[in-house]
Amino acid sequence: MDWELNTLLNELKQGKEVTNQLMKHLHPPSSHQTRQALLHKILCSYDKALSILNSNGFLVETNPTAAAFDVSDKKDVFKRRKTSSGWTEQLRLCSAKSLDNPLDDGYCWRKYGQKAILGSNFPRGYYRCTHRHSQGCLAIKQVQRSDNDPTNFEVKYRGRHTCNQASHFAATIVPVPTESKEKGNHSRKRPFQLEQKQKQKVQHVFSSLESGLVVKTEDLDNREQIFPSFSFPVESEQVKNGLFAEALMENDIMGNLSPAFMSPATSESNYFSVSPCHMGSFESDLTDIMSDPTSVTNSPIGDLDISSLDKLEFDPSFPFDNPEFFS
DNA sequence: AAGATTTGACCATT
DNA sequence: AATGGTCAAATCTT
Repeated sequence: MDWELNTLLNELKQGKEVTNQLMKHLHPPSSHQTRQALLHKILCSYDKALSILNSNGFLVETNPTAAAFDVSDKKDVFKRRKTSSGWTEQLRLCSAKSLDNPLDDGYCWRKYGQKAILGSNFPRGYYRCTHRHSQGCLAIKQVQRSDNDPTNFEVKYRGRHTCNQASHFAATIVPVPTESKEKGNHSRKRPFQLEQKQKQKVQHVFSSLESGLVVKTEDLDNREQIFPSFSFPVESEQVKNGLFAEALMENDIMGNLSPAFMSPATSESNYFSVSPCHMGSFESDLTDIMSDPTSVTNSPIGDLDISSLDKLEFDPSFPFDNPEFFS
């Protein structure tokens, strides 16, 4: 627990520090290699920090490749709260337009049900971790399109991933989405070879996007808006047309990217995938602490805004040892 | 053929 | 009885 917090803070601090160094190198501009090395270092730090958050239940989403270009639109919202059952629950609003798809958060989910919900225009989808049986992972999530804004999805997460999805994230290439399978077209060319599951996933993303762009917005309850997530929207049409130029270019610029940055989940969904080495490694209640309104600011940690990182400080007086915060 | 999704049935809770 | 969550057979996709 302490170790995780320290690591998290250290990584964030280091990210900030290295970014400052980079800033100096930009005035006047230094060698390309130097900048590249610094960028890589920054990204690794954020990678680790975010992985820690992820491993504790935060599905911190981002599109690292787009981050450098657009950090303005932070539509997506995370809220975490405790359920009466004591389960941790993550509530998330996300915009379909931001390519941030509720069906794709970097994890592999398997749909096991769908139910019409009273008073809701859209059915609620029930998903559980694909590795439920193979690895006994009990993580589940519910996805429901917002009534008021069908471009938004409300996603509830329950349970933590105890599975190791490392293999899922590893050794994949930036995918190019294919046609929606729900539309019955499966014959699009794919410039890149994708793993089977990835192809399905990509299709899913875009089928949802297509079907998602129908009505308009709602906000759940702002009171508990705790953790605005990373959101680096990419025009869905762009992506659908396979225009990954920016992403590819960015990858090129970055050169040596961390595994997470190479993950398909990242590039196709704006999610910051979890580093394999951290998957399911932590069983602390960091996320619960983080989700408590008293323990975290509303600063979006995901916009890579250095100044906002300053606000991401744990309250030193926060009663981490107080059992009541974990009950 | 294997794995994922769909969807009506079933179950638990209120 | 109504509602939400899960199961599981049928179906679909690859």
